[in-house]
Amino acid sequence: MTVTIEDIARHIGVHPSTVSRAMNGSPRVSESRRQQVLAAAESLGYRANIMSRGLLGKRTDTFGIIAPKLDDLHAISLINAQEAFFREMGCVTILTITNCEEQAELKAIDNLISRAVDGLVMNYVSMYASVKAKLIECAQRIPIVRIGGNSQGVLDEVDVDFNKWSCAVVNHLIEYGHRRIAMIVDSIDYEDGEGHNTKLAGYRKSLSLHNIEYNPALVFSVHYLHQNIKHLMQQIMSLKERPTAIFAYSDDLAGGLIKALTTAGYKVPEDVSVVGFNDDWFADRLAVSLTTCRLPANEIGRGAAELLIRRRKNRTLPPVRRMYECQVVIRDSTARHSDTAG
Amino acid sequence: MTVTIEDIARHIGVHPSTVSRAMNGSPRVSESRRQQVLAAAESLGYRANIMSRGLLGKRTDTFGIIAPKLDDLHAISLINAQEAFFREMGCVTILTITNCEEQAELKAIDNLISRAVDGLVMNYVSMYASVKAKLIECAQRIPIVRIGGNSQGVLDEVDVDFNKWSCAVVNHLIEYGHRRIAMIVDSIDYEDGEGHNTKLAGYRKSLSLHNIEYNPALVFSVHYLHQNIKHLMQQIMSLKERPTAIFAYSDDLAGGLIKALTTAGYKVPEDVSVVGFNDDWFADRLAVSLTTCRLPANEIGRGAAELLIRRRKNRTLPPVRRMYECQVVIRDSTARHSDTAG
DNA sequence: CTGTTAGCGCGTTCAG
DNA sequence: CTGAACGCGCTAACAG
Repeated sequence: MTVTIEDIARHIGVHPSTVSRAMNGSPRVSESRRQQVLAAAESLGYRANIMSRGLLGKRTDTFGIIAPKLDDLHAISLINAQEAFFREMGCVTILTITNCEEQAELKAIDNLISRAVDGLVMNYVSMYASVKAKLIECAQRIPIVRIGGNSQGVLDEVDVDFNKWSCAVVNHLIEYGHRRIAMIVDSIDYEDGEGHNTKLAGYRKSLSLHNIEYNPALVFSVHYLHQNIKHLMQQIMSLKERPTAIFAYSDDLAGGLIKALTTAGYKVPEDVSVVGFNDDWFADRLAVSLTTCRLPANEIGRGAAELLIRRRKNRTLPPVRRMYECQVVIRDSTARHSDTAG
Repeated sequence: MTVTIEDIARHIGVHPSTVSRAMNGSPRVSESRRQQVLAAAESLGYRANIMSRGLLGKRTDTFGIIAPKLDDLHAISLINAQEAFFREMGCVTILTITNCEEQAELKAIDNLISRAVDGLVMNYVSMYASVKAKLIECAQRIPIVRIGGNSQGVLDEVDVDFNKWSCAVVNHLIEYGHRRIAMIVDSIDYEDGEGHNTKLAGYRKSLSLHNIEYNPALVFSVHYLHQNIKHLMQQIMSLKERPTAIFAYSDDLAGGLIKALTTAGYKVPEDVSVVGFNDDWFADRLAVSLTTCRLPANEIGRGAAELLIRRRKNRTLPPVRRMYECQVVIRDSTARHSDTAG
């Protein structure tokens, strides 16, 4: 059934270990033997059993990707870029989705390790301290790269300064004359329990820079899995002090919000400006093209995968932390407050 | 480093095989021993090495997903549904993307098998005979489910009648008074070399039903990877006999097309009607909400995964072929031809 | 009920 | 340059 190293050894009348050496490019095999072995392997349709390789602690050319979800374009872009890079390197990807659940994340890490992956990339892990600790512990066994998080130089990391870019987005709104700006945050905010590098922090920073008082009543927390956008929209628009602009933590959410708003008879941006985050590919195709902040998702994902491969080669490199820049993209979903009826 | 079955055996002073039995729920272990073993495993942080399990030909609780691409929402929906189902069953997913390349597909199958997956699902494989043959061969070793393809009762399959639903979409256009209808087909059409179950076949069928002559000059073949939508749009709109409606094989493409059309100054649907296929979630949020055909992507993906798990349980079941129904969804991107300037 | 032995496929010692 | 033997972690058959 399965053709093994032994089959091909028998086929050409040598010992299995000779075959093994030939396949692995050992110098202690005559070139003619090697060719003979390779030919036989080819003709018999031999394919190395990765299980046994893994059992021996050798490379499996398998990488693990842990991601929070698979129903948002930004997460998908990252996975896409990572998978593509691994594939280009001749490697295979094991994908694990965790829904940001602590137990799922912990289990995923163990699981991947027990599958002898050559390394793993953790995409926007949630902020659980247990997960962070486990990652740091496991990083001694296998290469680990994390996206979104700050371990202070312990882990290889790739990140974006959400604080800075979120601030930039809100700056844009304020420059447009808005002062009552609602914000929708993800109830599971990533990493950094102290909240330094979060979109909310950037929002507050921008307000503070412009001497606008922070009003918690304007901040809405949403769990991405259970978001009822229509209800959220109603909550926001029925505030006594109705905001003139809304900053949604993702384009996905912003798109849904615009849809809900227009369905309810509001006009964007005339009645209310809306900004998103990510610049997912549909952002400029929406009914109202979206003002947002462009994250270089492809570069980020690829960068993470690259870092992993690099560390697989050399385990002794000092940890690196690579930051990516973003860009505010102004489109039709925001307008000057003076221009509006507001 | 790694805690093995032997560590826990030594820890409580029994033989490793006893530990193995306890873990696997063998009846030939005293309940007290089992509890003792389980407790020790827990406390030592034991996690079964899946490599060795695989080497023994046992279940690995790992499933392979082979998919053509990861940058189109429909493909992603399928993967999402499959991964979620496998995860619910306590299993892990190995994802392989092939870009519809023959060698990549063949290699992916071998690769997954050498990783001892418990089964694999092939999403919309391309039509290469070699791949089909290999799938049929491998189906004797491990459970395989295919989406989109017809092996005449040899493989487990899940599919949609593209011919039928594509015809329904074109019927809608014709009922709206269109007679010059362009079609954009995927240059890599899935499976079925004879072209029975393709969107193009449905298009031709509808024309034929309405006594409209088929005009090959109205059919444009696009490779999803290299699509230059603007150029394609220009090609179509500069035809001497300009079509009054365009049927694009996917919502993704239709969205891009609408964007290109409006950018170039054309109005949709006034100047030209556009329909897509799939009803991806953004279809009703586009600048012009999209008339399309809704595929139950989630049910399809889940159904495939379910079938796989089912077959893992019982290898002797006769192959099944499960078809899913679609639904034409009429929105704003199509208008009656008599209503337009024509 | 539990210990012993053998072996899954491969890579890496050691001998020759 | 090549063959023989051992072991990765685990399960299954066979003893006791």
